[in-house]
Amino acid sequence: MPELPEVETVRRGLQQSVVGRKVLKVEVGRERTVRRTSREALIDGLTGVKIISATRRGKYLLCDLDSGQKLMMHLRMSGRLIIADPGAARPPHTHVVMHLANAETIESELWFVDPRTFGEVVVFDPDKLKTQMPDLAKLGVDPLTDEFTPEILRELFKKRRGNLKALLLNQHFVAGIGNIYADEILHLAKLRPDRLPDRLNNATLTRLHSAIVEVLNNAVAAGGSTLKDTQYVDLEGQTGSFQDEHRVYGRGGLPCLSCGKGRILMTIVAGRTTCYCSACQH
DNA sequence: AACTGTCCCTGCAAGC
DNA sequence: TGCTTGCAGGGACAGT
Repeated sequence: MPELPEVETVRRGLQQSVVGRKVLKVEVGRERTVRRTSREALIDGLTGVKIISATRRGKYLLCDLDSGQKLMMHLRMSGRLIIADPGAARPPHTHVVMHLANAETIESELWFVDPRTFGEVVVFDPDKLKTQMPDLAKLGVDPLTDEFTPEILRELFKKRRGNLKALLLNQHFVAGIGNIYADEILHLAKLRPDRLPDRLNNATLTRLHSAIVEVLNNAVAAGGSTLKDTQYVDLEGQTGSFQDEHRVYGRGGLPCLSCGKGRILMTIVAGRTTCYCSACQH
């Protein structure tokens, strides 16, 4: 399921294959995907418009349009963006299709495919960010920007009461971490997911900060994680390889790859399946 | 204000 | 084999 590294991989694909292209035509299949506005609003907002950038905030993909509006795409649980040849056979659950052109002839199609339909696509007015996109406006710091420092992390911890796993999953706190990377980060930082943040000393806080940056950067470098039960692929249909580097996620009951002493426990923390080492995480 | 639990939806796997 | 059940999970929302 797409978290920051997968979304960043998709963003890089958009940069390559979509930025600079003009949208000549838009098809919206299932209306649920455009539920924030409407089928008409998406078609009106994109038709004849050029895509001039591809950026990311947490798990949100954002494109500047030459109309002055912005395109937001969120993959949520099962969304995929695929670049395809015009007229190519579409997979089931292809809910939005944008026909893209370099000049005046259509040269590719961008498909938004999403079996579980949690994902969404919307064109919005950046001046109305707070009212139209309150979730986006409230996002916390993106951990792959210079803004994200151990000091910021310390400040954020001051006003929080939940456990470390809940905090990492909270998008208002740090944006982009989901269940897989929360577990991997806490394991690398040697911290128990149910531990409370109030008594972390500076060294521990720095360790957690480094683990967040390291795990996410390594996962981006590997093109994200493709799991057995998900169909995450990048824009070109390629799988990621970070799943081969997972040390705790999906390894419940197996020995710890890091300390060799503990076994990986699988429990529920913050309402989510959580894997951590019984020996090396404190 | 900040936290917890429930819901949305589909595909897949396990169990009968 | 073929059904049912449970699980996966990001974020909105309601309730505390």
